[in-house]
Amino acid sequence: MTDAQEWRHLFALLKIAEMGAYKRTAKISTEYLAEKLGASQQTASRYLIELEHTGWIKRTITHEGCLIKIDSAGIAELQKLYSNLKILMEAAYPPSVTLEGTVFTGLGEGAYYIAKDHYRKQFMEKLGFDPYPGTLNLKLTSDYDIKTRTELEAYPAVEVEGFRNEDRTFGLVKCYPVMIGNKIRGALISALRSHYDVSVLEIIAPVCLRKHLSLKDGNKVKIEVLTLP
Amino acid sequence: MTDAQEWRHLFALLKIAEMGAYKRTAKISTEYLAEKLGASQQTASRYLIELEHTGWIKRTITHEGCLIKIDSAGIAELQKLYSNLKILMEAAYPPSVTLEGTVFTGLGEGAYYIAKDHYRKQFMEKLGFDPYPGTLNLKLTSDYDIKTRTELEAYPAVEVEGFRNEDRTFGLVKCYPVMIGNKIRGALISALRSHYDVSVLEIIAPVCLRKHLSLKDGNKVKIEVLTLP
DNA sequence: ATTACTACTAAACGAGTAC
DNA sequence: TGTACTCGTTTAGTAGTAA
Repeated sequence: MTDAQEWRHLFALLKIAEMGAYKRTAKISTEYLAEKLGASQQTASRYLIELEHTGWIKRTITHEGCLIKIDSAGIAELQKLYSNLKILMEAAYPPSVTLEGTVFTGLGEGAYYIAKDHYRKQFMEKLGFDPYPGTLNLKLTSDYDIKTRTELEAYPAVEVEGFRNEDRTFGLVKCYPVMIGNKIRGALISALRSHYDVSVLEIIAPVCLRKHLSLKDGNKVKIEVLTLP
Repeated sequence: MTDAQEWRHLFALLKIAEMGAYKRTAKISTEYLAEKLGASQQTASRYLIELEHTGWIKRTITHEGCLIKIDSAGIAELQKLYSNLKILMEAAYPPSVTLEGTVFTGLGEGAYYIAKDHYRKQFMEKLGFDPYPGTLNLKLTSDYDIKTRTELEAYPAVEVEGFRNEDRTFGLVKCYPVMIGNKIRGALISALRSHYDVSVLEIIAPVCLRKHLSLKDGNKVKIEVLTLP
């Protein structure tokens, strides 16, 4: 995690880069940098010393200013910042969405569907895990969570195809990869013709979530829905 | 100029954006933001208040956290940061390069060449100004300036074609748009078969630079070479 | 011209706590 | 649970100045 200390340095580094020290050497006096930074000459001088110390820049002091070049570590920092921003600006959807719901006991139908081989095979192929034969049911309570869940419907999802056997038709199931309680990877599943309403989440995972997270009816659980790349 | 104060806010804004408040509403508690920021809950709270005050975010406080959405002003800030970085990361050459040289009196040949109609027409077309019939000669002194000028040769330039008349051949001239003394736009010209060496710059501009900048031999002049888009 | 030290001032931070 | 206030502490910033 980038801490507060590093922010100022990253800012200074960016300004230095804009002054031409990115991938080449630039002559930058502390006075000039100070002006660009909106700070004093002394502060600019300190920044350069600190940046040199952290290894983000290489510096040669001459009688008429500093020759500065951003070092590979500094370039890496700027690229990290850039790629973080790029993901944000160019992604159609936010990188993840958090929902919170209350555990409740459903009708046990989930287990029935998940156990169907045709579905199960696809879960293994497309989600990468063999689901525990049961779903964790979560009831969304706040308007915020319900609104967010509704927005989720428009997101790209892993689609598990439906099928029919001798008895009936099984519909398409949309799956959204999730992190449950910041620990376990699973999926939010959403059958197009669900018996539940939009305020209910059904979660599957490779393990029994109730046991692994020691959950009982009424407990609150946070799930982080990961959007697809 | 983004000042130091704004910089912290910009980082907080970036973190908030990464938490999902970019182009949608996210539920972010001050505690959670504090963790991502590497700061205390109190500081995170203050940041949110300040960001709301500057109009970068919209905030609704609920009993279980804040609902936060980055406002158009905040989005604009992030986009500005992104485009600055994008220019840096994706440009083959730095946006500008500064050189410093000492004024000296040349042989007056510059005037002779510039006045040639074939060249002059092209200057007007390609550089957008009718050059004063004379060049300002600058002698580079430091190794840094000479090295930089050498690197410049590899940069894309405006090319002014050569020609021949009844008497002789006039060669190709490469022009680099420059700002002279932070005031006047002109061009650094570089004839492929120059009589001068790499430590000499010849500058043209729409006006007589010696007069406009009150320059005399021995004065130091800074020129900023602008790279082409 | 520069850089950068020391001594001081200003501001950001966070612990405690009210709500 | 949450947010956000006060206030003492810590940290960043600047002026003056030496080299």
